[in-house]
Amino acid sequence: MVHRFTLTTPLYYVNDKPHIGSVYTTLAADAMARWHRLQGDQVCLITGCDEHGLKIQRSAAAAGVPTKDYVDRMAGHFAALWQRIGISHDRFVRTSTPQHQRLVHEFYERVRSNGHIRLGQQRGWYCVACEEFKDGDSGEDGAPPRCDVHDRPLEWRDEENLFFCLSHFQEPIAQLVAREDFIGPASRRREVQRFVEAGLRDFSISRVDLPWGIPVPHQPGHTLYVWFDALLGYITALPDPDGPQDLATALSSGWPAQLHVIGKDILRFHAVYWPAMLLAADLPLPERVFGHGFLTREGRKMGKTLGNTLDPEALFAKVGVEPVRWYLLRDIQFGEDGDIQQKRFLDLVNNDLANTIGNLVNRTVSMSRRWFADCVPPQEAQGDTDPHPLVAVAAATTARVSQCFDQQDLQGAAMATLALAEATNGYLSEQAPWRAIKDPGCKATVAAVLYGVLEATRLVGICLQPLIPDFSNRLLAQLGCAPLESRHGLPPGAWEQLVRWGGLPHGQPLPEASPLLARLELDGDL
RNA sequence: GGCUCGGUAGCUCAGCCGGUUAGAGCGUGGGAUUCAUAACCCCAAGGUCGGGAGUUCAAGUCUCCCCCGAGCCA
Repeated sequence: MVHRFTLTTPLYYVNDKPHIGSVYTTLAADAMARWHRLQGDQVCLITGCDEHGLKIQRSAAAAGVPTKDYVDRMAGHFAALWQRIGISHDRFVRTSTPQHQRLVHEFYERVRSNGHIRLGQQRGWYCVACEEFKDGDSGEDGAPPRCDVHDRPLEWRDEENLFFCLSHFQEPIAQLVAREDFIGPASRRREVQRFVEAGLRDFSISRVDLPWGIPVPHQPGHTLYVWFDALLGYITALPDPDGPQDLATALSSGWPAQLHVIGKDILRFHAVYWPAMLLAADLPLPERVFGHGFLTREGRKMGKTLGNTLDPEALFAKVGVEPVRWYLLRDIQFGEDGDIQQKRFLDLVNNDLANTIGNLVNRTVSMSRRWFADCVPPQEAQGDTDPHPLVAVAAATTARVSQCFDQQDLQGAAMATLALAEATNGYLSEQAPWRAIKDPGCKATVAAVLYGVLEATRLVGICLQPLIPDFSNRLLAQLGCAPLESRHGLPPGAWEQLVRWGGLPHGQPLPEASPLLARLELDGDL
């Protein structure tokens, strides 16, 4: 039976162009999507843009363009970047579309008719950047307090808002967040639990005087506020773009999601508010929410004020996609914060990709070609066929890789794969086929040694596929193997076949060896 | 202020329910080798496991207090 696997990135706020954080989330989600496609799951990777709100309206005004044009342009930046770096998303959803508005209305009506929406008064200091009310006191001189997050003056608001009755869901949400598997990584679960234990309070879901947003049905002048708009994008994204766009269709097209991949800053909204909203609409809940950590650079927080941001466009132009993918996914424990260090970036990419793996492929292919007529060594019909020493290592590796991917442990998967390459290099220098081959009587032994090394290398390439797909396919091509389709997917059971020892055909022609990845050298900064 | 998560070799981190000389990768130093992208392989140095007190035959590993960093809620 075919498993569905729906996973999402956040819908990125198009206030500005994509930053490295969005890239990180998206790369990680892409790797997971590719993993599941290789397992034969019917994957739907959703990404997209959240395009409403006062902040965007103001950014557009500041840029002197109509809001719609502005969000079109920004959404275009995201779509273009994902295209450029080979993100394998199945849907790109935008919250400013008519389909989305219709679905939001349908959802809202369900929640309202279930009695979970009420009218209330919201007054207090408001941060436009956070789009949230704050608890600050005004200063003695009457100056407005400043937002701690954005360090900008708050605005006084006193307005009628609609509220979502989060308080109705105290019990079910408490149980949900207490579950072992709902919130990842485990280190962040307790924080959410405590938040819930403190008592859930209704939250405001509408704003007045906000033309750039989805109007609340039967509530003139009210616009829906971020969460009751943006989160629904995950559902809007689901239906086939050419088919009907109603809630029922959407829900039968891959809901509930198996995994929401998000940054830790919005964990609460995804682990508490969102499930409550779904309960309020009698809809099934996502299976898991994973909040990854933030990136710093050379030990410092990145920010415009510090002037140390990493521009993704420039970064990719400078070093290419694969080094970035590898570095971020292999060096940062997915879930924890991670520090981007230039020296380490170069060391790891060169050591892992160019030296350990790239050179392994290169030397192995060279030897086979040289001594076995440009082919994978033939099957040696020797009586006692002891299992190749690398068989056990390889089996343990693929099992481990599988386990890691299933737990969103991308780093673990990368390290296990790398360890197989290292073991293979070690085995090679132990056997020293370049010495053995000088004795004509040893040719059969050399054939067996090299076959095992080539086969282990093939498995390295396969395991690498979700993490660095192009590199993986180039590796496989060096062995004369077909590329792996992690964008379109494999049939169920295909993976097990692929990783079975002996999959590399004896006598298969090997193309001339050429480096998989040139060592990186960098003069300036990343 | 309450809470959460961290503080282990120069750097990034593993160390499950407490138990032989505290581990890995990178970096550094040395050796070996030539199939290979001056790559690979082997070896070594180096750590009072943030500080203090306690529990225990035995504590990075449990308890308490303190210090530092990141974050959540007020």
